Amino acid sequence: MATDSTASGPATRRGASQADVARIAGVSGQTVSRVANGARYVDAATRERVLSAMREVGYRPNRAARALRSGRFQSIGVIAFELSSVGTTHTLDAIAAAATQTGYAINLLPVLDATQDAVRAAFDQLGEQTVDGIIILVETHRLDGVAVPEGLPVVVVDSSAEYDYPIVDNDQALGARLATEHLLDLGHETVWHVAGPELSYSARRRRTSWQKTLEAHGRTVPPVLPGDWSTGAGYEAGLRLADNEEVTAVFTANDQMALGVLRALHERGRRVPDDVSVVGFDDMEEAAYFWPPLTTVHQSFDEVGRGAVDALIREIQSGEHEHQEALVRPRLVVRASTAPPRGTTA
Amino acid sequence: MATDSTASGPATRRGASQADVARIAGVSGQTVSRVANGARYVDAATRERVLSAMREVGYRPNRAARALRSGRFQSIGVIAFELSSVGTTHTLDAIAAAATQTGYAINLLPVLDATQDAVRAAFDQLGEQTVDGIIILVETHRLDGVAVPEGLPVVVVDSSAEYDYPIVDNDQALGARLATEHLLDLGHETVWHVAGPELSYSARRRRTSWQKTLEAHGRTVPPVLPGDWSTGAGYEAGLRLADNEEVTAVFTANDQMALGVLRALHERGRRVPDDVSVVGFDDMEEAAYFWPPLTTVHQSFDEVGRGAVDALIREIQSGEHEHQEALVRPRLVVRASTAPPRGTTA
DNA sequence: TGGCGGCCTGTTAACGTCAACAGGTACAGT
DNA sequence: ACTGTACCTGTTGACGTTAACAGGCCGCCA
Repeated sequence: MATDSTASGPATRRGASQADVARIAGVSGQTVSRVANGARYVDAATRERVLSAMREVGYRPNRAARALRSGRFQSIGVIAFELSSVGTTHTLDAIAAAATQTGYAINLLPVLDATQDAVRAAFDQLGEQTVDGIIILVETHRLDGVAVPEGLPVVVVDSSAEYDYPIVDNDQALGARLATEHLLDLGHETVWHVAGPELSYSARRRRTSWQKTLEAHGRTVPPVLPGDWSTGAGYEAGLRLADNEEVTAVFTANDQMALGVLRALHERGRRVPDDVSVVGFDDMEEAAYFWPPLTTVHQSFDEVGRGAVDALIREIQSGEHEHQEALVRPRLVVRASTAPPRGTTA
Repeated sequence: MATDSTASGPATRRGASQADVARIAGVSGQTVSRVANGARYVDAATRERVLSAMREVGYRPNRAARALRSGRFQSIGVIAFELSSVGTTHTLDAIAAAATQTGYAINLLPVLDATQDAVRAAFDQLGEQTVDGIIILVETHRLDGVAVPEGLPVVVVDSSAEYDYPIVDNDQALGARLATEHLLDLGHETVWHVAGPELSYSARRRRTSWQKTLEAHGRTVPPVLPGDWSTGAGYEAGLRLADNEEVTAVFTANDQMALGVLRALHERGRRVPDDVSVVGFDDMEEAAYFWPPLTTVHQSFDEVGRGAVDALIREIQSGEHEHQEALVRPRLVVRASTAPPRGTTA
């Protein structure tokens, strides 16, 4: 920041301004503005003249000036942590696409570490003064206690019921139920579960839904194997499962951990799906090429991303604070990692 | 855009302005500006007064106004396509981190489809008027013919020599050489290659480097198996390799395709690494848990991201157009998917 | 002693846009 | 003929910031 400008003046090549267009079209700047913003009450001929002048000089409204004047930025902030996770990435992709199509820019606010200070800093630095609204792509437990600027529209992508913002997410509970019931339907006595991190709401939802499904079917609920989304954690859990002869069916809270489970089972000589069936969650691109191809729960991150943008823009434009939950239905993709337990005639 | 605003006026709650701070501190607005921008020649006592006034009212400079006045945005545009690919994601993550730490915001400009019109549209909509410089994360062949606004600093993350911009990237050629030589060192006669898409520069570099390495060692160069980065393509290639008894060593242009190759080899009953050795490229998180754990080339996307941001900011601040290539050295990570060919005493 | 350069601060005028207001004209309804 | 309403356009000023300039003070050197 300690730049004592050698570069002087508003040096940057500036494009044509409203005034330039106005001069060429022989109208006032205000009329150019009206055309640019599609206001009512502009004579068709005038509009044509203005448009052609715009084209002539390659006019594009100056976003900074517009923002300064109107307080609107046509920009959405996305707070994200760990871009590298499968879900976050795909959702961000969809958000970016949807926003762009609606004429909004995307401002990425990365949260460098998980501390709340970091989140606050992200806000402080760019938040309020730059965006019209915010999509929170961070698991919300990380945000506990962080004040989102009052009055700024916010949409959360995380199925936590504990926030007063609109929520868009995949229906974690439904997904977990589909996975669990699939295994039960195949004839397995019960289903073991490798869970996501304790603090993650989505992990929690998957776990409780798995548990409830088992209970609803009158099955015993085996102890949960803890995990943290990582392939390594899946591997650890897999080793423990492999050594337990009773285990015939496993539901893993995401695909990456499922990969670890598969590897552990291979290592221990337990065949999939002959000895053990495995179901994942996410349907990442590679899942179809795991060994064996993974039966998993497909989440439509696209829909979630688009939904989040839509909800946010609605709120920005209406100025009204909604609090609704939009859950996107996942679907089960059956591949080769699941089968009836041994000694069953399917 | 055809919003005829029911929402009226600069409604948005605005924070404290420079003028507010100035009033409290008993100085002129200009002095506040000087403090905010770390200019020289501010008396220590005055600076302290201003800073405390800033804290008192929670002042944060209005970025829009600053941009309007100075033509600088403190913001970097990142043009990206296919966020979901391993490399792009990690690099974007690193870019975002580096930019944030330097006080720059990140403007994501997603390219929805691969057409050049889409890229142009991304620019037109938000590009020039919003950012001080651009990092191109798209494989540049997609950009052929698209005019990047003259005078806007640009850094390309793609090892193509055909552009006149600074380039930061992993050293693809070195990586491919490491992979190939590793297999030769193990005693394999030659190495087969599953390539990335024809149009991708990085894929091309990996391929030619593989070829040159073989030639340098006086080995025959087997025909290239075409691929497109996807696990599916790797699987197809893997099936063909599996049927060829001569194949004992494969270098795959990325890990995802390597996964497909592994699966094909398993299916055909060819054991890895006993019958066939496989090396990947990327070192994605899951690679260590493939079956068997994948020997691969580790790329430091972190370093690339940080390097790109540094180079861009240098150019923004100096105003000078550099054209240098910064290559980050990858390293080989040896795991369990490679071994000496059968009938060798290693 | 005068002059010069380094330090510190304030005043002024824009940057490009749009909301608010202030006209207008044209036409329908009374 | 008068009023009201829909349509169309222009003028003014302000959003919050900083570049350019102007001016002051102080100490040092010739």
